[in-house]
Amino acid sequence: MVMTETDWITHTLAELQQAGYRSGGARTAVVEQLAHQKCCLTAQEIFDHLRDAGKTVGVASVYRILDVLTEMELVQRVDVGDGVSRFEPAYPSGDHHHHLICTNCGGVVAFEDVELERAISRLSDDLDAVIEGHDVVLRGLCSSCKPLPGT
Amino acid sequence: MVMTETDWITHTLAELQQAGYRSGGARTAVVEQLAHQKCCLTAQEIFDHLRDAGKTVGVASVYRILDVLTEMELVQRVDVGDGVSRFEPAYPSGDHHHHLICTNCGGVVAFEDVELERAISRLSDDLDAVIEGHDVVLRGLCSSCKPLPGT
DNA sequence: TCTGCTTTTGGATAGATTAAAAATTGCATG
DNA sequence: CATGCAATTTTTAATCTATCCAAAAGCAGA
Repeated sequence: MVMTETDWITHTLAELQQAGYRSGGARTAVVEQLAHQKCCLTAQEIFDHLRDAGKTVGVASVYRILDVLTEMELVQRVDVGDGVSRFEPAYPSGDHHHHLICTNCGGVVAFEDVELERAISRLSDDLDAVIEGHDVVLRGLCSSCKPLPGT
Repeated sequence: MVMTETDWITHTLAELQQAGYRSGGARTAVVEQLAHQKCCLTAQEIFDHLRDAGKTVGVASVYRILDVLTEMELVQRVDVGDGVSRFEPAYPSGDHHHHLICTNCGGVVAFEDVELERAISRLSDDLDAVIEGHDVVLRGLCSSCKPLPGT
């Protein structure tokens, strides 16, 4: 199933309402902004874009909303390690993925791996814990920055 | 091989020197403080402890030094997600582990898993990348906070 | 030991993020 | 459509972290 930008906005706003949240201007604005630029967005970037678009939304609101969305797994937080968190829409259809941060070019590469997920879910037994979520961040050289074989 | 606190201090300072770093008072003080309290330490905690001990070390130095140590993989940064980074000594003897953050009590549980590591190292092929390091953070309920079976 | 050069350090400073309090707005009800 | 309550938002201030710069300290050679 392919979900369009508009679908994601609708879906996200619906989820929020279902969770008991009211529809506030700031929240809608942030959700729309997130949908427009699928790539990893900084909280600050979202704030700037919104202001350029004429919508006055407090910085704190952006952060708070992103926090709620992350909590509900409607967006995914990508922590590159440069001290700034990035956020991107999370599409529901099992689109669970992680990221590789290139230590050379700073790029972010998304990937998913069944083995990895399996290993993690198996851990809940070993640890005698209830695992609710997980994050995996790899650091290294992406395919572009990787030294050529034989060089 | 078991490495004591003192060993770790010696080892770490040696590594630093070998990497071309000079021996400064601040750096030594931070390393010693880290060794003393093995558990996850906040940068602020380190700073406070040092000042209580009479050593005047600038906050900036603490952060700078922690950054260097993390870069050299002599300490491990533990990001609980509460906005504050914690640091703990990394012992070289394959003591590679990750953390489960309890969403209820906020506790940190360390664990290691061969399957997980294997899955990750396999990924370097699939991704056509050179993986230099990785972090895994699980979020959930630790064994103490986990609801009793049948309740 | 003295000198010169480089690294290290500490304070000030700026940016990112969060928390708390005050003001505003949305929603249900009459 | 007005009203009241509660959620939402903004403002403000605090905290965490990284960077800049001048001063101090370490290291090598004379």
